[in-house]
Amino acid sequence: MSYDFQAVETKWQKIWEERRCFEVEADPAKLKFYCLEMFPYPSGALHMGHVRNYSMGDMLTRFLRKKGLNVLYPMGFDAFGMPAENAAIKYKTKPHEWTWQNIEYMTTQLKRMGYSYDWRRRVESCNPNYYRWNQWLFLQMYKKGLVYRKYAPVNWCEPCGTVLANEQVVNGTCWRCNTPVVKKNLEQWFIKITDCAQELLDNIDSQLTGWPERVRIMQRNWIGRSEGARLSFEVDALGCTIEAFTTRFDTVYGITFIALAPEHELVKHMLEKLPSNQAQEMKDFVAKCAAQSAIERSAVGGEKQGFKTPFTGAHPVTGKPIPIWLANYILMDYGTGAIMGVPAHDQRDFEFCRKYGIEVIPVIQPAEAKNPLDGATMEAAFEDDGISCNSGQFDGLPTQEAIRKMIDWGESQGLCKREVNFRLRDWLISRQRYWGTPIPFVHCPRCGIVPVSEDQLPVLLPEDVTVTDVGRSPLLDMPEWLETPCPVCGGKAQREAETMDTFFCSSWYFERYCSPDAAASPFDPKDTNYWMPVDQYIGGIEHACLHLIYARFFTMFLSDIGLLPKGMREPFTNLLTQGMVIKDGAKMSKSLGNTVEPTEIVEKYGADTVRLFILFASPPQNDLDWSEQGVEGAHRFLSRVWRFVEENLEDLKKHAGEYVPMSSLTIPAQRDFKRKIHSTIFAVTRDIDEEKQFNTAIARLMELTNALYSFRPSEPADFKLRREGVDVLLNCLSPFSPHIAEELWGMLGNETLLSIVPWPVPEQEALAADFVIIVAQVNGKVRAKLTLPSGLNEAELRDAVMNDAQVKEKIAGKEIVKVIAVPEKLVNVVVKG
RNA sequence: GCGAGGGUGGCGGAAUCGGUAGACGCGUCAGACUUAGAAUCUGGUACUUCCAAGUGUAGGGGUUCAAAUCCCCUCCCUCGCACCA
Repeated sequence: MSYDFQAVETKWQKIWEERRCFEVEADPAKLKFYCLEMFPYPSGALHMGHVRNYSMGDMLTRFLRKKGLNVLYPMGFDAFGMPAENAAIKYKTKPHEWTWQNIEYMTTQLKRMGYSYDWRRRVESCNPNYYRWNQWLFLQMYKKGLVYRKYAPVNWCEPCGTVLANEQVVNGTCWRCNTPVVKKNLEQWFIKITDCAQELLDNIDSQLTGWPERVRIMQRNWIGRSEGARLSFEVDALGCTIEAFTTRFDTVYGITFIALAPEHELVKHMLEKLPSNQAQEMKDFVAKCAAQSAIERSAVGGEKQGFKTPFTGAHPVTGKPIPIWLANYILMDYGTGAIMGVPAHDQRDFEFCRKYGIEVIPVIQPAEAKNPLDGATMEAAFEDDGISCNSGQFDGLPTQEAIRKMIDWGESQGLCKREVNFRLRDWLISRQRYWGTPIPFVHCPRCGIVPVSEDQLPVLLPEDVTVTDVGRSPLLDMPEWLETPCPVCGGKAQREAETMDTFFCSSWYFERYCSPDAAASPFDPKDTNYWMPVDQYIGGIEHACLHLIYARFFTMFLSDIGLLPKGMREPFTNLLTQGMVIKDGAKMSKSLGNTVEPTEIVEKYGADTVRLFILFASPPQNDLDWSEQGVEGAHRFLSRVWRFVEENLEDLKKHAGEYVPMSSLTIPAQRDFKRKIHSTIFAVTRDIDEEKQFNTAIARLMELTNALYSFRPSEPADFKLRREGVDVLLNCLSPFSPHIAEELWGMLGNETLLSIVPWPVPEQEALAADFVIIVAQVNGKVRAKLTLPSGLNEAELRDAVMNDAQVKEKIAGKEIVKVIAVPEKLVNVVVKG
């Protein structure tokens, strides 16, 4: 009987399902482990990136289950989003139908891979029983004051026909379609994630120690905390003040201009005060800036453009009038949208001033300067620390001290106020799309924008729609859905037709997995108290500043409103970010046409082979080069395992359970083989559990297989040992390639499923070596290798090596300076002459 | 520019504490089996070299009995951030 992987795999998948092997329940008597993978978008079919992600999770899950943990391992679908709308147009179907078809198909694909999910817990975010809780949670946030509407310049992607959150703008382009985003002034829904900015930052250090350093740094930068002060300039002509934030209050004496973002609200007031020709010029400038793309506006070294207004503001300390400019490099959405311009100590301000001939006044001198800085001749801003000058009573202070003392003084004089600013912005949550969670609000001409009452949830998304034109939500053309009585006054009102960012759905799906059927709340705290937090999360690095920030915010919110325990502030204890799957030097992607379809490769080699290859070819974090030859290698290995068991089946069956302890083995070959078996257990366990280095774990199984083939049994103990070796091999192989392991295990006459057989524990005595190879070095160069009994002390080692013929020859006639002996490892003889 | 992580055979990658560099696999070469092929098996495979020996972990320097590993300098690659005041 040859290795018929198709038959074997379908057989065991059916048995596991029938026997409900992977269904779990919360059980406080058992130690839990929650293994989570980023759930896929149901795009139509699994890709190799999914296969890699889920093969890691399943291997880990199967391993931990065998180690006796109660493991929650669920799967679901992140089912709302744009592609469904595009597909609906292309294939003349409905987003709802297309999505559900894909969900069902991809579920069969996942099952075909043999992943051990508890399928009863499948969650689909487009299912009303899920998204109703999106709406409910949104209302809870609203009640907490975390939801607000704001008219603001927002990121707009034209092809997607919708706004984007800051996190979804990558290098000035849309994260999904790479089109440069433009700014549009719109009134939009926001969630105040900035309320948690400090905690999101603090917890990175205190709680996210199980995350890759890379992701922690990315989040730290994204949140971007800076400490400084806010100061204001009186603008008499307008009867108001301009506020600005600075981290360098020590440079106030160097202010030579004030600059506002072209979108600054004061611009309106200025226009009103200006004669029409001047006003027109200013409007033109503002329009020009608005037309610049985000990339042009925000590129370092990009051309700085300004417009000098006829207004001035009073210097907060000296009272001198300072000219007010509009400048394209001032960002409206950071700080106050206005800055104090200090060209001598800020490179951007410097470039601006040189271009427009504004004065440059140094107020800091480098500590060991030969020639002091001169505002007229300096060629670049001096941004380092130095010694204050031209700063009145603060002259002579080093920068850090100057910052502290000047802010202290400024605060005491009422000139400034300490302030912390974050780069993180509030989360723009609304989307002008159809296929998403309807935002549960109603626009009433009398009562304004009012929430739908909770007992009216869910606000169902109509499923029977025709999407005709990307860019206009069909909801807008459905009066029967749109028109609704106002929840407050009962009068005629209209539903909010915008939907939620799909990242809202993915911010709490892992809690829903804990109680997928909860009907009275998003999840049952009884379940989440047991299962949460997630012990191991696995997914792509691309979510470092998207999903992984939103989900953290949600957890803090859920904890605040008491759905999660007070102390549970972080959802993911350990994070593994897997590398990409590469083929022909580039990431596998449809657009490059270099994809390999999992289904095809599974048909050709089997799921066990694909899983094994994908875990063996590269360490988890690295990119993985797809190689069909590598897949064949993995297949060859599994066939070798199969053949070994099959060819020796009758004999192996005779020795079930007859393990011989190390203590009763005397023949060196037996002792070596026994040691190989147990050191394999030891190393594989450590590689998976501690090192998360699955490729080397597999290498060790290959070594054990090679050892099984070269071990030639002759006497009874040999045969017993061989059976033990096979048992260990199959047991350790089963998390990686579970079907073949299960089949061979059954062929050996076992009744119990290997999937639930405990993971082997190495026999301590079988790990210790009888003999070790001692390297004999002369002056650090290897001259001989001696096989010596294990456990020799330094003196014994030294004697053994010094008496070795080869060593003797090498050191003959030379003066011995020193001999270093490292037990169990080496002896180095240092000689002179 | 700033920040992080890297650079080891033809390739993917091994190498717990500083202690045999190249585990395991791919590829490749030679042989066995075969009418032939496929499959399988055996052996070789860092470089120079007949051997002996020497040289080798991006390059240069240092610490050490001993360095892929620690320190300094240089080069290169990948990733992230990038007018954040």
